Amino acid sequence: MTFDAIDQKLIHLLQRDSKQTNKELSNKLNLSVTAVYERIKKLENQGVISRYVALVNKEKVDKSFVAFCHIKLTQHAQDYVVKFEKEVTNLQEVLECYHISGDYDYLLKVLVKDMEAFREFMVNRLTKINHIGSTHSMFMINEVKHTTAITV
Amino acid sequence: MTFDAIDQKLIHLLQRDSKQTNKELSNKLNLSVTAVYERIKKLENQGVISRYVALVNKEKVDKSFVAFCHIKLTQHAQDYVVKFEKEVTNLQEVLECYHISGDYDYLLKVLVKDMEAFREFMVNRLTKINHIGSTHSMFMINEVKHTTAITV
DNA sequence: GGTGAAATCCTCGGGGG
DNA sequence: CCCCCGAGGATTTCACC
Repeated sequence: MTFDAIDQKLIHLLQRDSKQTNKELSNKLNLSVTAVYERIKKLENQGVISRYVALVNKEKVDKSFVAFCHIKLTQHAQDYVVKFEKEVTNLQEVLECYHISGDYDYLLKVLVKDMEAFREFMVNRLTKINHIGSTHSMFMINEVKHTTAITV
Repeated sequence: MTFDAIDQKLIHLLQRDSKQTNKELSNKLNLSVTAVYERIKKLENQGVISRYVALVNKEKVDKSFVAFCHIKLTQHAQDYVVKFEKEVTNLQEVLECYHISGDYDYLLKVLVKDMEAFREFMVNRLTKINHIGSTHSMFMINEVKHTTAITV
């Protein structure tokens, strides 16, 4: 899959603001509205653009506490791993979960209201999942950068 | 700031698919198109919905390697910190950067093509920044969960 | 890749509970 | 305050060049 300079710029623009009209995009790209339309449809059909979403300001919905949890499983049999991953996926507080290399098996990004809510999450939700060996949590002090945009 | 059941469902829907028409949303919410329109505008004006973006499939743009880098600074004087944060923000490979508690100062999420590109990034880009003491990298083996949607 | 037109949608004034 | 209707103007979408 290959992208010319126009596609790259189009992807760049849509990753920053997907609400622009094709007309606005056509001006920025020096193309006709239809050409923009067809390029976007192509990117969507190719799966390059997977979806369009609204981003919510977490502070405005009273979710200001971010924690990163390292997790090590006690056992690594296939069915334990599958079960753990399924249950973690079902936790709404867990925004991201990665199987990673290193001393721990998983890295989770957890979003809750405050420290008290995090304590509650750890005690009543996360550690209710079986086969969790050890955990190690770090708290976010400040979000320096957070983008969903990939440079192509 | 408070959200009724309709707002919550609306936020939920827009975080999953922001390309739905107000008509589609009005059906799902049992409201008129205008009511949906006004609720969305209110959420935008309040800053609850901060923006609309297109999400790109990283594999499709040949960026399949994700690494998490812990970084410790050698010094923590205000101007060193500010400078580090500024330079890290300017690195396109760094999608996320958090100032965190614990043994390290920062946690970075880095996206590149492959291990070789990551090595290149570490040697020629990241460690070119001054005042970096130690780093510790973990590689993503599998992305179990990754959502931009917050439950309100 | 462009043009033009139909279908659809966004947007807002006006009005009701 | 929140909702609905209706209409004008903008936008998306597609057949055709």
